[in-house]
Amino acid sequence: MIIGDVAERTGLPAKTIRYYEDIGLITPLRGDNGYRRFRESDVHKLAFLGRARGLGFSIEECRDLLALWEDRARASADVRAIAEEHLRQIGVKIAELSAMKETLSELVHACHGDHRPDCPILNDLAGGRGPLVCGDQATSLEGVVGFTHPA
Amino acid sequence: MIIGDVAERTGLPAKTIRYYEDIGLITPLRGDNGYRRFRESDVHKLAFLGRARGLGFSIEECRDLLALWEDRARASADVRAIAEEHLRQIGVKIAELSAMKETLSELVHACHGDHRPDCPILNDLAGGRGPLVCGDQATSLEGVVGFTHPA
DNA sequence: CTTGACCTTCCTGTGACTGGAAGGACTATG
DNA sequence: CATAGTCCTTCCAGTCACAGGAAGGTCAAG
Repeated sequence: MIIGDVAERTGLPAKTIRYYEDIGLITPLRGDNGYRRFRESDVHKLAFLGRARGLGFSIEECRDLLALWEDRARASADVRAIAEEHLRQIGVKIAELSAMKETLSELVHACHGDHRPDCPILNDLAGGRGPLVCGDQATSLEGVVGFTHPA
Repeated sequence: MIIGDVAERTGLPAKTIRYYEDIGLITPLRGDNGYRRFRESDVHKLAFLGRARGLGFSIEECRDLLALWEDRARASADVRAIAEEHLRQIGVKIAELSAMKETLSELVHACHGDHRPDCPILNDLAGGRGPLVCGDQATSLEGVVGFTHPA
């Protein structure tokens, strides 16, 4: 089975499959022509990775999960610990996004959205003051959540 | 005002401020010693950027918002359009994360999480099949031992 | 004069790929 | 057999929004 077939079967782009080999998640064989030759076990690993990535697990988490998957003697607690930590991170992100949504939603609602220049959204971003009306101020960005932006 | 003061006042790291100059979001002056010299207007722009980034706007969205902020004749509708689009994207992201959370939460609850190896989480990621009980083997024995984790 | 804190530029690395160029391999057709 | 087209290979660069660090200049205090 060559990479194109595997891509079709797993739904993963060929580029991604090569990348997963690069970083050591899979180790397909090679044919005499230099083409990668995938066993069924490789395809299953890739399908596993596709699902885990689809649930938002990072590559490193996937690596751990894959190792646990291959370890017949693993404790399910180890798997659950990874999943719970990931679940917690998802919760944090949802909370951050919800806070953003709330604030932004209020601002959008307050903005009449017509041809006139007055805009509560910009006023808020400017710190509650009008545009370019520069006086002294002590900015308070202390409370801003350090949000890592999604892809 | 030099970069350290600005960093303290805005809460933005000096690295970030330099980066914002690099990509043309701000254009501070320069002193005789080569140090950046920030006007109040620069500080206000940076505070604006900090808040906009805190609400999850991308750099390019920030660039647009900044341009609108400086345009006294802008229509508030233009600002609202950007905000609404961003709001929509946030909603999509929240929906995706919520779906992940839901699925993962079910799996975590189904997993007893003890020393035993049986794990619904891995079973699900494996596609409903058990671990490594995948049918065939390679026609060649070469590489069967495979799958060594690189550093 | 030395120390140490600050500033400068430049280069590299991050995560998880994606796009593209250059070139070899395979398949089908004339 | 030649050729066209599609697949495969490797390698390099780019993405986004910075962060880390090296090498070196500047400034105020002791």
